[in-house]
Amino acid sequence: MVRGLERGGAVAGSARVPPLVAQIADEVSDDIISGRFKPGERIREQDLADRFGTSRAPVREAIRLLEIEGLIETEHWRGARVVNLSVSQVEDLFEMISAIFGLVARLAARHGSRADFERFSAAVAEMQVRHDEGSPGRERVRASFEAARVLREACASPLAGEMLLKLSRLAFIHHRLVQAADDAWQLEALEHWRRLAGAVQGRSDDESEVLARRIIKQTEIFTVTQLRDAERTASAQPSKPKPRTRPQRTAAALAG
Amino acid sequence: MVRGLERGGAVAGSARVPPLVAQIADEVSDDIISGRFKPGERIREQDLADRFGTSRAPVREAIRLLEIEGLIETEHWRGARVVNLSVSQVEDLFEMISAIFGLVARLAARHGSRADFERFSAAVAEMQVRHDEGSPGRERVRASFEAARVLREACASPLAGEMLLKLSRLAFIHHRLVQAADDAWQLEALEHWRRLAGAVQGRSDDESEVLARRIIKQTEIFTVTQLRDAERTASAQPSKPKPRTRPQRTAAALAG
DNA sequence: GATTGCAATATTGTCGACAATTCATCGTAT
DNA sequence: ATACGATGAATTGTCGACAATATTGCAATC
Repeated sequence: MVRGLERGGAVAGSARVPPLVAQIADEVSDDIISGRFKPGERIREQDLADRFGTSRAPVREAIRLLEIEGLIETEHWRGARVVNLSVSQVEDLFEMISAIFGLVARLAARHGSRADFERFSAAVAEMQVRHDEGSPGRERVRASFEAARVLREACASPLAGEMLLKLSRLAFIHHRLVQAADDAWQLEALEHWRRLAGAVQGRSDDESEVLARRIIKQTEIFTVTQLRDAERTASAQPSKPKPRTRPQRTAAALAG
Repeated sequence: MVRGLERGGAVAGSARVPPLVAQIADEVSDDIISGRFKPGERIREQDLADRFGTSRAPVREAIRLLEIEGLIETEHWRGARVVNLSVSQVEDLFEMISAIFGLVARLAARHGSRADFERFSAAVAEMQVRHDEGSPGRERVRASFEAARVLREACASPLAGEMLLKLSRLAFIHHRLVQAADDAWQLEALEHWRRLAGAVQGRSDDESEVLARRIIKQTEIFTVTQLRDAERTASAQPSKPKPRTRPQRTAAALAG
């Protein structure tokens, strides 16, 4: 299971919520992030209520929480679905992530403590080890998440950190980086992270921002390429003549 | 009434919601933004249910929506409150707004159409007229909101636009810019906006970002100064010996 | 007199049932 | 055969009542 890739309780920690609601939200959140619920997939209240042995009331609360997280979107009398971004929306999303991750790196370089720098270097070193060992993709992704987490904490901006995490999750569910990233790609990423660690440690904020944005850019190119490929193969061989998925949601509401 | 300062239906437009829930969310949203509900004030479900003549169910949904908007935060078995940021949290918030508004200005300079530029110049001109006429503060703020709205639309990034609007609302409820901004302050702001219009129209994206961030910085200084003053006078003459407001929420959850 | 434990109250959390609405299907008319 | 409208099934929205929990006030104790 990929459970725990990004701290089991993604929701429970943010605002104290009733145990039932927290459990439902956490498990469904894991289902979405780990890909068991796919983008665009419909989520029925009664199904979740049956699965957790509760009434629909706490399920509805949990769905609202996941909407806050940005993982789900609901529509009037049409129910909830896992967010499903178009390619241009994903590009928009990455532009945003780039700006915020750049800010986080800049702030970390400016405000980070010696201990923060050491933890960050250790996290990057861990990424290197995972790569050299040939660890499974899941482990390597977990290591990179840990590095990002350290950076978020070092930047001393809870708001920027939370937003970055939220948007990163949103981007994460739209690619299969875990399975599909080849060795050359990962070596390039490692090089970026190493240089970022150096820049942050040297307190050069401009350089940190540039390097951070470069990491995001690399991931964006990977993701968009993958999405375009998937789109092409999907349209070339339409398995279902009647497309169950509707036209493409406007989803300007995903800003939450 | 300040109602309509920022487009009556702040919530209803984002995602289609049931009419009852939309009405409740919109009205409460107006109450918060216009200051009838003050930061930190508690919001009881039954009160709202009585006020709108419904049961508590739609009220709960509305509260979740407002939590998505970031105007309200709830705690386990403790209910909902209007967000109440500390000074350092407000500073954090402005850092974020600065980054995003800078991005929006940059994107607007890059992607804006001729028509966008004209609407933006017109909006800035309207600000000037409002100032020269000595219009009430409400009208002048409305004009500046309009200018910001045009810029958000011109940047062609729905995500950045939505986030900026959300964070701006959050900042707005923490100052009394409408009443307290003096003439010198407004002249300086006007100058910034004018120069920003020129930069955007000239498609100089770097300059646009710098000028946009300068506008935010000016507002940040105003807001923080005002908050610090209020804090000092409040602690100097504590009207209530038993402070009803609790220690200061952690509110890392306001990232939503 | 201050503090701690307990009880009463207020408020939110959860439940099951019913109403409102949408979507899919089927029948009918053109 | 196709287009249009009614009908029924599936799903979400709303309701009122009850359960669980936090807060408040009081009393007993140190």
